Amino acid sequence: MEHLLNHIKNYYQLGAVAQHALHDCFEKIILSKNEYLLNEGQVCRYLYFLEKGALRGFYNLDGKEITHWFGFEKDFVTSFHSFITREPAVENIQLLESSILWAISKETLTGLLNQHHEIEKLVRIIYENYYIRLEERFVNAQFKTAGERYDNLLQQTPHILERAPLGHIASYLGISQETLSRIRSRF
Amino acid sequence: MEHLLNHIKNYYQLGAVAQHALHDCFEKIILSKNEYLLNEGQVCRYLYFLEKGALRGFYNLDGKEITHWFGFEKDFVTSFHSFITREPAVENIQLLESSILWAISKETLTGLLNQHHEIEKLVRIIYENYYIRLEERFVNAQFKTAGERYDNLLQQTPHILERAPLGHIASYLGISQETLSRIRSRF
DNA sequence: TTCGCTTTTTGATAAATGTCAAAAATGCGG
DNA sequence: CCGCATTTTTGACATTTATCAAAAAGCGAA
Repeated sequence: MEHLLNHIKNYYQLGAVAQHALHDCFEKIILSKNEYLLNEGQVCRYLYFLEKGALRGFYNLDGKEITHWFGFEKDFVTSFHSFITREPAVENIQLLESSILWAISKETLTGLLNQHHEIEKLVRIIYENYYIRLEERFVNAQFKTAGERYDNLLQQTPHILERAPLGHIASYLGISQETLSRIRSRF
Repeated sequence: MEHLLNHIKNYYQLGAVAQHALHDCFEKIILSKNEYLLNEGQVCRYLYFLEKGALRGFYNLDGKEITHWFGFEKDFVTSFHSFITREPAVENIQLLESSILWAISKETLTGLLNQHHEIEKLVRIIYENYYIRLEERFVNAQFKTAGERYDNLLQQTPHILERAPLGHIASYLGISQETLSRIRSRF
């Protein structure tokens, strides 16, 4: 829990009251490798903070698993579309490693947002940051070659390479596993 | 201005006080076709609401213009990364049609966000919506073929086809203009 | 250590898309 | 209505990436 409270200071420094309120609303969850945090078709009712571990979001397309994001330490994770709209998720969230997470339900979060302007502000600022991250990924996906995307990964998030199998990383980069393997050997 | 106030009701219904505050903080701007709202290298200090007209965001890559988004009636537009971080923008924003916009500066908006929890909530909710839109575009960009992306455009935002030249649309879809032309003739 | 399973690499080929050049179509200003 | 500039299409070819199949490498459990 200290990890979470400490991390959000990077976005916005809450006062003591809001901080305590937040503290009381998260529940600790421990899951082991390969377990699922969410299955497609379910509504994702929780927002999670990943204290320790790793996971991935993926969906099925023509019988193949498409990993479209990873989560690591200090990431907030959820099936965002489902969490916001309360519609069934199209994706699965699966643990890549045994992990420690903190969960807050949509209803509880909504309550906090209504009661504490500061928490509303915090979340607004976090959204800004996540939006910018997604914009970068979008531009990469649309306008860079496979090799450039891999180089980018090497530079910006090299830890992914050490913690996820190549098959997952390939679809994360939007390329086939064979192509990724060839890019890595650079011939 | 009524357009703006009316539009935001779709996200969150402000009380009278917050609504008046918001009303007083936007400034009307009229620009004609081909003018620039922003040039790359400038810090984008304003958030705009597009009441009437059309525009595009584009940047230069190897001497080519890459249009990566369009704005139309009822869209909020800005160079988001620059607006949030106050760093120089890498993109240009150019009018595709003569347009009516309403502008609010970063400083003024920050003041509104601090003074009115309701406006903070409104903006948080708008961000959620725009985030989900971007997620959809990202998944399209990364995991769909050129033809599928075009079909998607036809279904979801066909107005773009009538209001932007094909060259812009091609880069918006992440394909060359020639390929787009061939997709349209479906051979 | 060895077996069996999973992951990664390699090879051959096919499909999708890009590039360059030029022709055709479009549309605006006079 | 014409002429010119811009936009769109077409053609030939190159490049990138995907696909399918199989071999090699890695790795955990007995």
